Amino acid sequence: MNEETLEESPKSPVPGKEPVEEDVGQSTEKKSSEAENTSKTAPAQEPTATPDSLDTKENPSSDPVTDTEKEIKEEEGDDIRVTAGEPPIDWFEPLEEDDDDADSGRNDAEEESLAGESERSESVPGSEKTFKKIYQLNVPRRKRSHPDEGWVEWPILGEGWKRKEVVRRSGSSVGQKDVYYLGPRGDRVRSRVELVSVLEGFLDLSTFDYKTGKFYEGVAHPTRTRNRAKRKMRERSSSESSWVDRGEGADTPDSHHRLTPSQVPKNLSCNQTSFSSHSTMGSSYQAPRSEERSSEIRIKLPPPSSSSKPIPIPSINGDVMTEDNTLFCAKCGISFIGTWYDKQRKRPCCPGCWAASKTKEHPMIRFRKWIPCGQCVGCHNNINCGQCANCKHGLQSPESRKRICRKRKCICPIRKGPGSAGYMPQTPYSDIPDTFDDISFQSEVMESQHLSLKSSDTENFSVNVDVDDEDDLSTDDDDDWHKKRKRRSCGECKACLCRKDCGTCDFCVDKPKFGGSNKKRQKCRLRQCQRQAMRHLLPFQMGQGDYGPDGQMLPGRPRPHYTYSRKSNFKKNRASASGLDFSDNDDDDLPMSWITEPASVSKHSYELSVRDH
DNA sequence: GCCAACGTTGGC
DNA sequence: GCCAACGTTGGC
Repeated sequence: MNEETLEESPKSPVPGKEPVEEDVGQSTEKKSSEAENTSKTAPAQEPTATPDSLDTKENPSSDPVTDTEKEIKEEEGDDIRVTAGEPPIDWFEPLEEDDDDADSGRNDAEEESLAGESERSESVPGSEKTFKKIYQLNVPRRKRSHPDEGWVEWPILGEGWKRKEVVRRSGSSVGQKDVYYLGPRGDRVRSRVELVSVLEGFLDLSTFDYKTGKFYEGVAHPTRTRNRAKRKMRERSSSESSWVDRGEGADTPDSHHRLTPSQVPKNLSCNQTSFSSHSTMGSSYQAPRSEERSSEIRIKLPPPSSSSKPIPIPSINGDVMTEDNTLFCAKCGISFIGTWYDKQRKRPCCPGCWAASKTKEHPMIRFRKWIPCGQCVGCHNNINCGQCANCKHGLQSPESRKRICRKRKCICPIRKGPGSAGYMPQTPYSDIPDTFDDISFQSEVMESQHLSLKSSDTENFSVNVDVDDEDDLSTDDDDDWHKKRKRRSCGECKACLCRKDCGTCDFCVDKPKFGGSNKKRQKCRLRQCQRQAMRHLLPFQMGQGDYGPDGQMLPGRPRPHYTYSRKSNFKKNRASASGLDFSDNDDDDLPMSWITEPASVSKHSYELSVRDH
């Protein structure tokens, strides 16, 4: 039936030919009334939606049909009741109906709030519950609830094109407007680049303004440049080392809300900021990297006061500081030197409050001291490799802080503090053996990974932030991987190291670059970390349990149990047992379901699979 | 419990 | 700003 309907689309009037506003308005209103009728007359129709039908609906190619369908319905009148033997129109339209129901009568100016509504249903906690309950009366499934909501015909790009604006309702970029386009063949476009690729050969978009959806008249499209220097700052500030002075990247959106940009002078001398900051931080905080001290362009962030003249402030180590690199903690009010900001990087936050807030707000992030275990390969290695970055750095800059050779670095340090046993760092990328066949090393690392990641539940899966006691135990790599979202990748296995998508797995096929609709948004299956990726994301155990046919535990993490809305017994038990205690003790009651052995057999076969690919 | 979907975020 | 993909959710 769907196919039949689909086949009709080419013969049908092309929506794009209609006057845009009129078309949108008509179809919207019509659908609205349809929604009412449908919901009133045949409420039980919705559950008849089958995955197949949904797929068909999801199929990009069905979008034009939707419009066609609307027009047909318009011709037929408002009675949309479904009769036996006819295509269940409900399955086709329910969400659009719902969406449009909500959308009914709205004009373009209201697109934003409309889009916001759909987002709010997901991202605003608290009141959203009520909202959802009401909303769900008409929206049976999220996946059908709003993907097609808010689209406006956009004939400027050609017949059948639609455009949608979405305003972000949460996150650091709240208020930002995103623009999407939907092609007549269902191409969902999220960026100008995608749009260009889709319309390549059909339309010259050199003068097209993606945001406004209009073409310039003889005005060159503004060119963009990337600011690579941003990286360091962002990584630091967004993760553990937010106290590190900001580089050129300070002109990010975040920094704009932070402090008046015009007041942000650059080029503070390295000494001034870095060393005083260091001393101010005290030994319990992660020390800045020497490279950062010496090479980064630092920004003096002005204090909240409007004082224009820097006031000398003695720092702990006796250096004379000026007020212009002194901040006042937005939480406790104390002044401090450096550039610590709160989690959102909007307000100054002293190191103490910063650490405290991290403990409160990021219970999964634990600060531990790093103590070599004395037993692992790294600890037993007494010879500097001379090849790693740390060795090279030491050779190049012997005067600067020395770092231990990466090959000598403990890969399974003991952590100070409660519940520290068994926690290990992940090994930096550069510590990975050059060949994937270095099984002994791999196994050791893998075992350590399994120990460190011994959780079957994402909620129990903590990110360990190691606080070095000794300078020579830290490396840039430690920072690097902490900064990244590493919960799903070890960064070491073949899959992690693979940078090329296979282009054939379902996740690849879903990618816009492979012509997909970007619904799954997952990394290529063959690039999913064999150790830490969710098991269901891995290539060959889709749909399987924890163990393979040989009884070996399969690689990858089991699916986590998110229990925000549906509390599992496990979660309840944990919650009741530990209360709101975010202490490290929860290490002890972590399920061991995926520790066991490194699953060498499965691992090996997995590696073979990846390699073969 | 599994899965598809997608909001969100980090890196570039 | 764009893109990749992570983390979480709702629906089944």
